[in-house]
Amino acid sequence: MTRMTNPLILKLEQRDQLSDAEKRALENAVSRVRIVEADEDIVREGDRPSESSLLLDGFAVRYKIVSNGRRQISAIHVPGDFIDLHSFLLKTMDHGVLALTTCRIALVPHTTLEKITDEFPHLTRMLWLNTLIDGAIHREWLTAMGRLSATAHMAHLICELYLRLKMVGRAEGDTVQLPITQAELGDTLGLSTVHVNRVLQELRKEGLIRFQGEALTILDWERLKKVGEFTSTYLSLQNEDR
Amino acid sequence: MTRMTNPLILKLEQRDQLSDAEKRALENAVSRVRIVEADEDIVREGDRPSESSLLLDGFAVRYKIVSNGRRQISAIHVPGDFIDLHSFLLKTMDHGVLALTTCRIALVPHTTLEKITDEFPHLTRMLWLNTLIDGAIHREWLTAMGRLSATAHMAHLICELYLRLKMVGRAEGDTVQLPITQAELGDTLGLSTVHVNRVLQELRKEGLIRFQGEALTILDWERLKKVGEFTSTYLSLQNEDR
DNA sequence: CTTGAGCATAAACATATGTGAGTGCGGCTA
DNA sequence: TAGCCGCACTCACATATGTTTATGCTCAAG
Repeated sequence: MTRMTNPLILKLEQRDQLSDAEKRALENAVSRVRIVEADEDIVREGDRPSESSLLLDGFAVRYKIVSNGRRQISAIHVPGDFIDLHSFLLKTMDHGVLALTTCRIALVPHTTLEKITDEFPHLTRMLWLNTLIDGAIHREWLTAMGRLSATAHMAHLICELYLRLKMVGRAEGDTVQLPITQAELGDTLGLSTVHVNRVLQELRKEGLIRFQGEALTILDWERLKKVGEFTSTYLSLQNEDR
Repeated sequence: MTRMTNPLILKLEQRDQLSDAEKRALENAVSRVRIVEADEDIVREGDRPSESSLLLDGFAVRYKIVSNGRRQISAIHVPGDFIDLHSFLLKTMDHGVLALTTCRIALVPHTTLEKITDEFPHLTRMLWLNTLIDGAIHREWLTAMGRLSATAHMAHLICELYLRLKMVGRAEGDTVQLPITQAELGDTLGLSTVHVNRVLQELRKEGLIRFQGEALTILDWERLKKVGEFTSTYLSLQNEDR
């Protein structure tokens, strides 16, 4: 079980120290592990889960469908992300979560989470923090969507995903595996597939990235950051007493 | 002090019951009350507050400025909102908060919040819930921004603000006081001021709303909801054990 | 009463991004 | 090996929304 919950512990420990008891509590919180195939829903809108899903391996997105059939993706999840920790308190899912690739998922019962909040105040704060960072990412996306050009928005997203993957040990040098289609990127950025294609080509032509197959390589981090007006403070990468 | 923290308690009690001890803990958490004038910052980007601000009266927005000077508003806060509760754990503000009107603000020291998390697990969950609802609102805004037309997006925002104000007792029948300019609405929706004007006129012409001065009246709730594809689940208005 | 600031409104025009309808490639699957 | 499907990519054209500039209202300050 230790190996399995690693990515989350890895993430949390970059923000504050965890005691052995806390790590054990997290590891023991997992009731079972589930595999979800690509293109299957992990949770559906309207569900009232009794367990939260911790993504051990694979990629998943939170999404919502609007009336004309269009889709908006409001979060991209990478290994180590506690996909729907919020359902512990929100109760009813107001959006679905879809597996982009085969996903290995650890399930943590809400009753166990409740016990953690009763017995481990500091660990509770760390889990709370985890959801707060999700919120910070949402705000950042909102800003990028509302006030940046499509190109800048894309650059911003790439910077973020690169750092988040790196943080959980999924970067090999300047490249990460990003198994996400241009249509899915469009649903994330609020753009059409065609425009996503235009924008990616621009970033490539500018020598900022390479993106072949699923391998995304950052060719010029500094300029990419500048184009995307990216600063990483919202990801709370600092280690602090919390 | 009781009267002052009322709007938050009012809000929380619509989601779950609070014990007397919990209410007292909340009331005693306030170290002092501060007045911030309209157009002044309550917190600035980069700040590391040692207290969180609970809005007792007035309107405030969270915002971020991007390079070309444009602004994106990522949250509109109404009385009862815990404006920057997240700074308790996030530590560094990645955005600013601006008072739209004169604001009366209760300050809660982070040390007190820490004590609450140590001693009142259920109250902690309720505060956590509060930040989770902020996150849910962000996701909803993201969807509206990315995939709805400007008109639908505006209708959606109006539905949300109406309900949130009603929830804290700030609606008189079908009308609420909304002291927010069209430029500010633009910064919220990611639109230009000119287009905000067009869109508001359309909603008026359709007989959905009246908006004169600061008084916003809902003329046809059902149709407004439909135009904005609004459903209120994300606001977690249900009372549940949490 | 002026004056001026801030705001809503307007019209003409500009453009970033969307739409629709394809092509072609690589990798499954039969 | 053939056929098909998903996906990246293209082009021509459409349009929602942005930009610029200006007008007139309202209200507070003098």
